[in-house]
Amino acid sequence: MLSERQMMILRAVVRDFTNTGVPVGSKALAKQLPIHVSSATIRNEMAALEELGLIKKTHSSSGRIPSVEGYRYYVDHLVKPDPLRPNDMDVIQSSLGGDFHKIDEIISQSATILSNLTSYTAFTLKPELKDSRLSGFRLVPLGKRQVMAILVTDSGDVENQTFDVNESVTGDQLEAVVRLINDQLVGLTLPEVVKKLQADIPMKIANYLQSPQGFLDIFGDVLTRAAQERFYVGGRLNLLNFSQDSDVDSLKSLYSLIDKTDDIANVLGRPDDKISVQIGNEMTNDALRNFSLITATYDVNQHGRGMIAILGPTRMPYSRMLGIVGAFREELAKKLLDYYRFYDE
Amino acid sequence: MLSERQMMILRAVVRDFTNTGVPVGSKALAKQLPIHVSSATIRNEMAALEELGLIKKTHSSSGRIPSVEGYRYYVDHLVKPDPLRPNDMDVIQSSLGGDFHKIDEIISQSATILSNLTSYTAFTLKPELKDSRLSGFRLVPLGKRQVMAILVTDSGDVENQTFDVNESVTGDQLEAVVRLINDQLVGLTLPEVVKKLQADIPMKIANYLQSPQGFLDIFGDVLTRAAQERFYVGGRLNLLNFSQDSDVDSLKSLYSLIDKTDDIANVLGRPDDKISVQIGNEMTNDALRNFSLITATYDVNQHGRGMIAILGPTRMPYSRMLGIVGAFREELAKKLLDYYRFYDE
DNA sequence: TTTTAGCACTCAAACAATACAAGTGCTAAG
DNA sequence: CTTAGCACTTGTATTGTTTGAGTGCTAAAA
Repeated sequence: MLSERQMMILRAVVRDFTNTGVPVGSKALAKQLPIHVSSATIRNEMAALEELGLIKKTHSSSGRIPSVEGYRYYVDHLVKPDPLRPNDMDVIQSSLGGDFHKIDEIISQSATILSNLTSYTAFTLKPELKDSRLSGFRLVPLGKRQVMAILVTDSGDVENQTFDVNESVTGDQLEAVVRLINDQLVGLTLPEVVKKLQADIPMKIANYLQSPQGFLDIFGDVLTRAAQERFYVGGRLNLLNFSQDSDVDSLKSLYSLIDKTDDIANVLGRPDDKISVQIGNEMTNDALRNFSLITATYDVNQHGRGMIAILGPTRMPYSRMLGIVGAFREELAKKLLDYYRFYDE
Repeated sequence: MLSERQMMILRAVVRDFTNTGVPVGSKALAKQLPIHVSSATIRNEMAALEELGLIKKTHSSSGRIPSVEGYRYYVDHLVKPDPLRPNDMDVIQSSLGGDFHKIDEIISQSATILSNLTSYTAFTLKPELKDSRLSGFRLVPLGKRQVMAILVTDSGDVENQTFDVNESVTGDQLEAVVRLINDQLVGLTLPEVVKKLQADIPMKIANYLQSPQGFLDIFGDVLTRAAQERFYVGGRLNLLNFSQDSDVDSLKSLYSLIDKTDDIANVLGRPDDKISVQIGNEMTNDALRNFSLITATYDVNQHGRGMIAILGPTRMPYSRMLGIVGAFREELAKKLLDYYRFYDE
């Protein structure tokens, strides 16, 4: 259990260090703190905090910087989200103010806004209806040899893909295939569809197409794309700002990470009401060692819940970031509710 | 006009420097060259080459490196494309060997292959039928409130977009709009379509929809996407390898550049039979100062011509790269001809 | 018991001095 | 025209020095 004064010092160390990036020493603290004590006293307290593992030195005679545990304590007990700057609120409202014709535009735009506000990298995920089901499948002939496959789920996700077919395939055959899919698979959850697709569907399709494999590839492809949650990413390039000592390899693995849907889903975790902060190596992924991730859900009632997140250096101004994330999730939820209200009835 | 010996020296300087990255001095050259002359002689020749602006020193007593003009001379007169390594040919053939269901897959895969072979960044552009025309437009209702707009051009490009509509819009209205578009716009070139879209179409559509703006936005959006050439990019991350002194700003502008279709189209230029090399500041764009770009067209007869390109450091092994690009464009053309042959009749 | 002044000590960063290696241009002789 | 020889230039690496910020510890003051 920390004393009041220790808390005050820890808070000041984190604040100072996240602002300046320079290890903070006892004298600077003594000058800055509201209480009047000498630097020697501060030193004693800092030694105690170091003993507890909350702060550490970069070398034997340097000032202190927070350890991961120190950030953790700060985030859990000491920080208070900053109120949003008026200007930031203007940015949010004007960027979300326009007319949108699809959910995805709003969500994708949100990632951009968040990255602009923070100058970090932002992720957004649209509201998810869990266990979404296949609600429709179409094959639309587009020309002599092109066909578009469209798959719709009951959560409103649409995936499509065009492909070329041999002219020997007739419209009747295509229709038969569509009918088969719709009869057999509509209403099932996507994992169930995948299962059936590996089991009895191929044989049935073989009745209508000589070489069903090509078609099955396409359908499977569209299906897996639909089954994946898709994150939007904003401010990718901002990661470059924090590549300390220009370590190309870790940058590369970082970028590979954020472009792999599965991996990033893993890191972000599941929706959960709180705003949560993961710091440095609290995330198992090694590429994220020097980063922190703030995730939050937003709630659009019966339309489900989505997520937003920002990824920045461990040394980020948490109070400001928490303020931004907190405010943004509310604005986004409002916007989406407006949107649904307009299109739903 | 250079003497034989000067050419030999220039060639050796470029070879050596592109291999090692170290400025090359007279002694090293004397040892390496097939003729037997002393380093002093080489020095005299190098002084002459420097006088001509083909090579330069990094500081007053350093070895020489090629200037942009030196690379230019080398590329124009001295280089001979390396024959492809057997292993590289295997990579190409196996990567292009699979079954593809659309042109874009082949082209996109090509960018990946090229970037793997070279460990640089690669661009590919599919064969273009110039002046492509609008050949069809569809609106496909997907559910209660979702509609997909699909636009097809006679060059086989397909663009689509889903959007949400208010339920007050009826299927009849949509059909009327589709008929209008197809009657008035099909057969025109895309620029003509754009023009008409700004002129008389909005009024006509207003007969069927109360608020045509939303629809016009969507259509316009899909249209401009279709009108743009779309490049595929492979090996984006490889750019990180050449960010000398980790200059974050120039990296950022580089990445912004390659993600802007218009800009990159500008840099790559127009199709042209030769394999062409642009070196360093021969490209007007400042972000490319330390890069070279090798572009080539490939030709698929009546199906038009496309482009491939690789972007790497000015200091790249040109002979090997020219070999790869030359071989790859042939393999790609073959693959595409096969593809068209299969799907065309 | 807590706080504080004082002091010796540590370390990174900046700077200067030095030596070294690689390379150059120039001159004079072959 | 070529070459050996030599004085000269410059980047790099190494080493030592100084400076300043910061620390821990001790002993006295509160």
